Amino acid sequence: MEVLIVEDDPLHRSYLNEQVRAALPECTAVIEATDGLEAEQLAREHNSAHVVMDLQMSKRNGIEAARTIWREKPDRRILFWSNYSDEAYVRGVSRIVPNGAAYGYVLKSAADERLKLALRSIFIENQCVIDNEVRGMQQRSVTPNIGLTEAEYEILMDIALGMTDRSIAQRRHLSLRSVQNRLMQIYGKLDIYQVSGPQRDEGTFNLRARAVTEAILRKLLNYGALERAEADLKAWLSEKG
Amino acid sequence: MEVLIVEDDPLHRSYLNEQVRAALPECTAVIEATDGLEAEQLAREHNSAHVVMDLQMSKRNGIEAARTIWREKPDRRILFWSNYSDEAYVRGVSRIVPNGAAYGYVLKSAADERLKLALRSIFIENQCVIDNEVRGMQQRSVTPNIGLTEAEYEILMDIALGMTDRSIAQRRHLSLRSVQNRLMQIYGKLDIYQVSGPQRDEGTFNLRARAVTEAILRKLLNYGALERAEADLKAWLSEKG
DNA sequence: AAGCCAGTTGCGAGTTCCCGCACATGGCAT
DNA sequence: ATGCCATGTGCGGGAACTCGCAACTGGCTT
Repeated sequence: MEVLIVEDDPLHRSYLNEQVRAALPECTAVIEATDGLEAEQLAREHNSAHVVMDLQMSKRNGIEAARTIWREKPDRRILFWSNYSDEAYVRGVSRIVPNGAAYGYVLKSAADERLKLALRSIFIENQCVIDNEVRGMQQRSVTPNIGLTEAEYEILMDIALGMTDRSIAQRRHLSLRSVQNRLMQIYGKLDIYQVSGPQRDEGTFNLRARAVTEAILRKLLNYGALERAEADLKAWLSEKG
Repeated sequence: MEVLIVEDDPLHRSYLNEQVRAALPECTAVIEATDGLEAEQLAREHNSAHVVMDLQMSKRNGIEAARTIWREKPDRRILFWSNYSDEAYVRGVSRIVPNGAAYGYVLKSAADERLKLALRSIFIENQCVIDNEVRGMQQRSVTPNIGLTEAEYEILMDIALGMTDRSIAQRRHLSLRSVQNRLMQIYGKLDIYQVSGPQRDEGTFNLRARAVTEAILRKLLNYGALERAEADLKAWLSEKG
């Protein structure tokens, strides 16, 4: 068995290496990559290797790397090892994991034992392991009237990218009015109205821009998510002509 | 001499501890804090301690912590040790450093030797040490017609927070029209126009929202900066009634 | 079949935003 | 003093945004 470690921080990388070797004595080789791009390359070369990787990396982040790795070989097992349980990450991961694939999500703050256990569960037992904290977040995010639906999340990204209502309508195949309805729902769920409620300052906030900030402050959106969305948008723009 | 280490990642913290002891044999005590809040407390207790800290922390980030530490004792020496050289960080730091205070900014990717040298330069020689990469960024950011002026940066934050032109005008003591002028300059410097230029898609972008995304993608803005700006805004709102 | 509900769409009004044009103000050099 | 340039301001119009009201769809129950 081979394991591919993807992590840009040298200290964390060597720690991971150590833990992998300790937890998986049956492992014959440990390969290391320092960013997502390198990871994609090495994953191609080591076709049967399992992967454990960080989400936040410079050159190509963990989600993008995982997407291409899974696209080429959907049964590969990947353990995500991240600092945070931001909704942006969790949504990002769960929207790319192939049907039936085994994967894991463990926080860096977890104890050594937890990491080792997760490594064995996923790579040996072929079982999903999601950190409690992450699962809790995921649960909350799908609660009706609180969490955003996938459709709403999509629109949220679009306004975060700075698209107009009209271009969003075009991109998502909706009427202008429907886009605006979705926006109002997003504003409601994000409590944008309430902020200007108590005061007499009905006019202090631009709802559209405020929604984006609110989403970022709540970690629904983050740099990586925007980066990905921007790439998708560019692709769509160019194929539209 | 005492040194206060502030760093939330355990691996990095112990590494820092090691490096400090090696670089500064004259150091009598090394104190450790795991977040900004704890740092402020410990800094008060150890009144003569120098500080070396990370910028990105959960409870209170490095910039906020540094701001209160310096407010209480402006001649304290602080070495910032960060993963990134984002413009948001650099601007954040340089706007809080007291006149004439000695400080440093070293990237985590720097070699051990560089870190040790910086520690000695700042804490012993009382000299500023700014990483080359950081200085380069700083240089670019003040170049006219490319970097944003402090005034423009301020307005950029305001629209990122979702304020309307009118409330910005009120907050910054400008006329509505002046705010809009500033916005146009910001759009220009951020190349917002050019994006929609080549295509016939004159109407695909909402300039205001687009400017925020562009700023985030360029790392002019990040989570920490928004968080701080949001706190400032709340303070302003409440004192306005 | 009748009724209900969520999601979609059109219309219209009031507001905000983007920005060209024109004018005032205030350093700063000639 | 004169001219220049950067910045602040007012006016006005076209576009975009927010959103109440109303009608229409398709899927669901009773």
